[in-house]
Amino acid sequence: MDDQSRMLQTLAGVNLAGHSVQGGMALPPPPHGHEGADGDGRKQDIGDILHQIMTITDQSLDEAQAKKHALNCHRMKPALFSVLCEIKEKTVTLDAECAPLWINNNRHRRKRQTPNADLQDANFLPHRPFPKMPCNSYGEPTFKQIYGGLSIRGAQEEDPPDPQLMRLDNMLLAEGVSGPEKGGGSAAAAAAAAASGGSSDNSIEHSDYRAKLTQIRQIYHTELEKYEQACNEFTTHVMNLLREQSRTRPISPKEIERMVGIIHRKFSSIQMQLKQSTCEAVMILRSRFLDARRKRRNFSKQATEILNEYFYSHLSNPYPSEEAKEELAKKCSITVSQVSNWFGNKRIRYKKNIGKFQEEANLYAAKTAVTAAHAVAAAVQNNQTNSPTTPNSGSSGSFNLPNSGDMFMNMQSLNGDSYQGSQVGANVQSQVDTLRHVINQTGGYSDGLGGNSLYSPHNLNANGGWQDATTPSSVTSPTEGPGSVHSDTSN
DNA sequence: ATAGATGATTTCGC
DNA sequence: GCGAAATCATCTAT
Repeated sequence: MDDQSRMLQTLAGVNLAGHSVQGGMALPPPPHGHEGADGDGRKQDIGDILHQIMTITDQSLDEAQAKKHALNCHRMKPALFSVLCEIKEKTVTLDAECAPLWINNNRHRRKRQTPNADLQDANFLPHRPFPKMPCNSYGEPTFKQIYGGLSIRGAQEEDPPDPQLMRLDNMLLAEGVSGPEKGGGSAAAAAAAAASGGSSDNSIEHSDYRAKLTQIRQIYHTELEKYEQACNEFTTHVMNLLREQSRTRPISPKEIERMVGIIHRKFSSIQMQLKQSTCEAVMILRSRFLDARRKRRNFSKQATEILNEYFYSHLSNPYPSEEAKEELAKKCSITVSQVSNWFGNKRIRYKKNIGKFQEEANLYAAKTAVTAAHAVAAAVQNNQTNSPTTPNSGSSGSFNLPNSGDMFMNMQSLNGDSYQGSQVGANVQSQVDTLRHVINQTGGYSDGLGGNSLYSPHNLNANGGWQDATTPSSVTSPTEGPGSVHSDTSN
């Protein structure tokens, strides 16, 4: 027998004056049953009412509603109600060990309480065991018990702002999903456009991106609105149920407030899921439209040449300084970070397979050597006719004077392989020799990129890393000038 | 269609 | 914060 029955049983065992009737053990007989010979009509009346209450949960909704209405209108109802309240007051003193059974019974009963069935059946709220029988000032823990599954987590204290929720909110705001409409676009899209160079060929895709983002935004707001509406409706529904229940049992305003709080929290968690999904959608959209990797374009041939020229002419220390990077970026019409990426990739790939890059190295060495030779020729001429200390400023428009020593190294002993001097190599070497001569004469050299490099041999150490470029190779740089200076000293 | 090239990103150590 | 290394994703030549 469930607790309601038990309670009513207790009620049945107590007359209005509070005296025990029938030892409080059994329900009075059904109305059609046998009334005692004393035939107390009032007693029969009470028994009748109690029986109706007892059986009400076993009846269909319509039947029960009709009977409930009849009971509510019954003349004995106020008196019985006050007795019920009295008994409930007394249940405050129930010892703790009664609680589990009582709670369980309550939860069992809840399933049979049709008006509240939706709360349970919707599986809407998480189930959580109660550590102890909770009782309010009315001594009636029914709320938690009736809605046994209702979590009361955080009911007492205000929840601190959820950091995850804050992150989601911030992101949605940053992406222009949750904030005010920004003309269909988002700051993020604009930023991404700017980052990718803002080239015109991106504009179509960006408008596409904006369109999709607007779609997401619309869906998000529609769903949010739906949730809010559902929350309000549900709250109203529950309030109505409580109001109805308050006619048969005492319900404190605090309880109602708590109930509303629980509902709102639950809807908030659903909203959080919506926000999470929206964020995921935006991330996917971003990666699809704005991820630089997806929009990769090879650098122009000219840009690659410029970068390669620098790389092979600084093979001993291919780490351009910040200034050099900026200059390179400018010349190649790419960003500084792209220059950094390029050098990073180049270094690692070169190191991994030097043999493969041999040919390329030779090619650029030759190319640069020719340029250098011209520069040297001009320098020599300058040297003869003008001030001997004036460094050559170069005239090729590329790098003023490449570090030809690297080229020399490249020809001679790349990766320890003896390079069987091609015609190009021989030419380069002679040019380098000339260069060295000039450099020694002029007492220094500064390339236009701030990469001040005297002859500095490239040294891939045993670990595959570039050794300190300022350390000259004893084998390959017999004429190394003193005071070799690198702008790349950060490395 | 495929393999290799290449620019970008991520992870890790310093 | 920078660079090495690994990896991803795309481009390009075949």
